[in-house]
Amino acid sequence: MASRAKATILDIAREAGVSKSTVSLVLQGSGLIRPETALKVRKAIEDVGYVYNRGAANLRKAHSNVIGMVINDLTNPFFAEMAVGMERVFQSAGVVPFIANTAENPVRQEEVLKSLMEQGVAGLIVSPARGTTPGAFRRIETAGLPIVFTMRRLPESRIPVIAPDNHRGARLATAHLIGKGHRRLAFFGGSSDLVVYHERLGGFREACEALGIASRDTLVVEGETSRRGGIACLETALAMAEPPTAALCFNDAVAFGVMLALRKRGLEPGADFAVVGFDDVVEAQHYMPALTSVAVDSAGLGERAAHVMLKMIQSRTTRAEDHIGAVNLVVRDSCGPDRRAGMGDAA
Amino acid sequence: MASRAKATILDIAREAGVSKSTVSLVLQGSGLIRPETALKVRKAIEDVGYVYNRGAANLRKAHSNVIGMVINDLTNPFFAEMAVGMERVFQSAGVVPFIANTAENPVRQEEVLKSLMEQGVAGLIVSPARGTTPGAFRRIETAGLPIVFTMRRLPESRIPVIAPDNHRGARLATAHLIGKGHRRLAFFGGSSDLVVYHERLGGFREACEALGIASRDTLVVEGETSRRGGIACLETALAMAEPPTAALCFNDAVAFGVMLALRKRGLEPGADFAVVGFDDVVEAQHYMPALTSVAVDSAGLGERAAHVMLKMIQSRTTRAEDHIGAVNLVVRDSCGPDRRAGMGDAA
DNA sequence: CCTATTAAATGGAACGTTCCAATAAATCAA
DNA sequence: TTGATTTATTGGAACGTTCCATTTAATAGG
Repeated sequence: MASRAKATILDIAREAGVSKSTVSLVLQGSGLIRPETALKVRKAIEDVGYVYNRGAANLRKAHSNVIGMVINDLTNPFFAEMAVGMERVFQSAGVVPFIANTAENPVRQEEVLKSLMEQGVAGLIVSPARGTTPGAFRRIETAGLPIVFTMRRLPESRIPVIAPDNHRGARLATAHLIGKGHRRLAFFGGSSDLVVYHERLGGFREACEALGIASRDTLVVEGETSRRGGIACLETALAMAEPPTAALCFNDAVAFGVMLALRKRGLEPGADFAVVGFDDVVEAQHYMPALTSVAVDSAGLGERAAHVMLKMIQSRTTRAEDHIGAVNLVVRDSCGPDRRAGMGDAA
Repeated sequence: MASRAKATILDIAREAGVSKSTVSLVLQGSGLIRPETALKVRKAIEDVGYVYNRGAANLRKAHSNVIGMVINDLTNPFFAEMAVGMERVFQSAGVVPFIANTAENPVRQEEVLKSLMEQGVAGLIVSPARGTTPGAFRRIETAGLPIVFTMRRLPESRIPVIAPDNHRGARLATAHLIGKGHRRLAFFGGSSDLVVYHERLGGFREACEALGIASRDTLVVEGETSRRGGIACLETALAMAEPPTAALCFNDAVAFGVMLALRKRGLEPGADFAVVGFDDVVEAQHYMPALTSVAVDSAGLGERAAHVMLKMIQSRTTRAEDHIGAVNLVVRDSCGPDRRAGMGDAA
């Protein structure tokens, strides 16, 4: 059934008693070959255990059917959710996405991008690693390969971005906290080398300003975007002379860390200290207490990014509009009852 | 800087005033070329914006440096952790892993495997989707491509498997519950079309038998391996005449669901009903209450799988030993205090 | 029956690399 | 100086496809 050396279309041709061109045509589902011939060929393909060599084909055809998906942190469930959204649309377009993880490491990212390009992908969807240098994508751009960024953008780049409305989300969340009666607010986690950070922090600041919170009553603590980072942020904040009573966290992971640290201190999240997260990962609703968070529709963003990519490939362009996804605040228990009256607003 | 059509080694050769062979040699880092020539070539490579065409190269070379990693559920943090372990060892071996998600869908799995093979991967690490037919990997095997299974095995297959000691883990956990004084035990989640399920259930049964729990005092409820499945399992169990007082769950996701459902019923996990999970994902220790779970060292298993794969590729064989990873029970709060005395054992 | 048209199948060149065998240049032994 | 050896470089064939131009076979029109 399986000859040692791998079979090629010539082997199939010999087996089926036709020419290699005919086999090639069958492989591409051309309508030019007689159905009976096609059948004979297909049988031969099965018999010799043929596997198509896309590398050889691409040598002539140029366009492959794989697109690369480069993700900065696979362990963040947020990205997994986004990936699932993308896969849904790619699948129905006959495109196969290959995922590669950079683990937030620009060097690794470089390697991964190189490998993907060498492999001849048709396009790249990237959530850039922190600390990516501005020139990191120059090569890919000049090669004319379509790229779209998701979630994160690079400072000066002209590459299209698919991301949630970070500014608005942060503003909403902050206003909600202020509406609950909090007067000393903190922004926890993230670091200023991320554009997203500035967007979210900007929304936070804007809401404070608009609603009459003096900037000396706000506290900004940078930190890792992980549970650990959240724990550290809370420690820092509580060590202050007049600590905040509520915090907007850079993302849900940070928020989980903050809640953990509160508990460890004997404080109850929600009652003693309000916390709200960002991203609304699935865990958020299952936590104790359930986490109030800014929902960004990760799967939807993934789908959108995939669509944009398909369109770019199809129209062989390297330009596309940015897409800023709608966000909405999902109010749960982690920001507690009103400080004055009762009743929480629904999302 | 970038000519429109993509540059080939011939363009480089022309630019540098050498032959294509020389360029090829430089590309491979051969020591045969004079350093100054190499430098000149490298400059030309930069100038023309060259990107290596691995497809063309593989046409002659046979072995590529990418291996495919096929995962049944990317949203399960467990697999992400495993993936990270693999990446660590592959990176230092100069191998790039491409990850593809099958979303537990055998048809999708088929497509993904096909695509990966066509792409000319050097090997495949697979956690098979539920419902994978026994013959699904025949093609790949006869093609002589190395495969290793992780976590799951197929009923009759000779493909090497890297997995935790499910039987022992379940036995340990069950014995722990019995040691705490529980007499009516349940096994929650999973379904019998998974080999893992039988292994874990087997361990559960063996412990019960060995420690004098009659099988009429045990309850087995199949269900989805997710939070939702866990919720359903608990509902079913509590509807019984003499409900169990403790449960071993198929995995942590199920356990989280069970704890959630307990809370919803006004029962306190740990105090009113003991639950232990399986896998020990990072969330386990952060839950309220913290989840007792069987730690399987996912990253370690990933590393192991990667090592086995590298060895198979290197020795061009398609056979390898199975590896059963050590497990250990991490006791936390979700299985409560002893029903008789106090004091929990440390992990 | 011959020619024009359509349908089906085919040979050969090209794609971008690697690698072998061959050449050219430099160095060494005598 | 000559031949042998080493060091650098090179042309050409091969890898497995696709696609164009061509051939062959079948069908239709008159």
